[in-house]
Amino acid sequence: MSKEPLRKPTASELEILRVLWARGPSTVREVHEALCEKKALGYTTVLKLLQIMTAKGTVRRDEGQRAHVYEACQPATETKRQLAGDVLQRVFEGSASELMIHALEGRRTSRKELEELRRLLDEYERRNR
Amino acid sequence: MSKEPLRKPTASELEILRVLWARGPSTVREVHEALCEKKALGYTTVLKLLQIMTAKGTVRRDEGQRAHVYEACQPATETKRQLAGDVLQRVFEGSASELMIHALEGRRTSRKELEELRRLLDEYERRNR
DNA sequence: TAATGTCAACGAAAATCTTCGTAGTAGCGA
DNA sequence: TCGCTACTACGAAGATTTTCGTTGACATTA
Repeated sequence: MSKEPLRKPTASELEILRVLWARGPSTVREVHEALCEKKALGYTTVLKLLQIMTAKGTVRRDEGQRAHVYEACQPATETKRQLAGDVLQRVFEGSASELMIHALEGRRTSRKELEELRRLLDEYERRNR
Repeated sequence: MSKEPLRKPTASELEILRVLWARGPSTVREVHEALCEKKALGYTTVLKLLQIMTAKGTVRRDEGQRAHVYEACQPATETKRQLAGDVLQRVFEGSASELMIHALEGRRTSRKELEELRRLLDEYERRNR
């Protein structure tokens, strides 16, 4: 049935995933309400999306209750890693520094965030000794 | 004529832009040949894409010669910044550190690249004093 | 129990993307 | 000039995404 283990989520799918990541397992109504805060979107649109995502294996659902409960199949980290890696390859030819330059450019980055970035580098270096 | 000044290039469009960035102004044939090294793709497919991109304002062309010469409208840096910013917002809610973590994860990063990243942070900090 | 509200399933329209085939034209070489 | 080649223009098919309307099942409540 499902062959492709991982496929890049579309823009709409990502929005839904973000709700599921933030809320944990949720019903269509819950996802719909969360998304509506940002932009108008029909209930059945969200339902359909979740059905498609179920078919694709992006989410799984518990049909125990009348209102099915959906949940992301992969942990957020995994999908984020995939998306970051995708952009890294497709746009920046694998160069993390290039990605970084352009991500930082054209936006303020707080001192706090810069410190955090340094900390990350330290940690990464320590880990991959 | 052109309403939207900037729109995110699609996957195929990005591949073409990368060729134009690398080669500079090029004919359809040149772009086609560059792309063919990676994957099979018809000549008219590339032509059509470039025509569409011209209509969208992504590229402009010089029709002076029989073989039109195409060129990206925006500098590579600008488009890259846009794409990095897009992923930053849509996936990582604007957190550069989050983007960083996931970009570095699941891949080797050379010592050299890490140093470069540190250098970038220094430079960024110096610039935005 | 009848009316009302909630929900999933289905289908389908509209938009966008991707890929070419075909046709027609301009230029060049024999 | 005739035919071949290199190009562009056009249109269109197929795939994918995005968005809902409609229908029928089930549940709650008046």
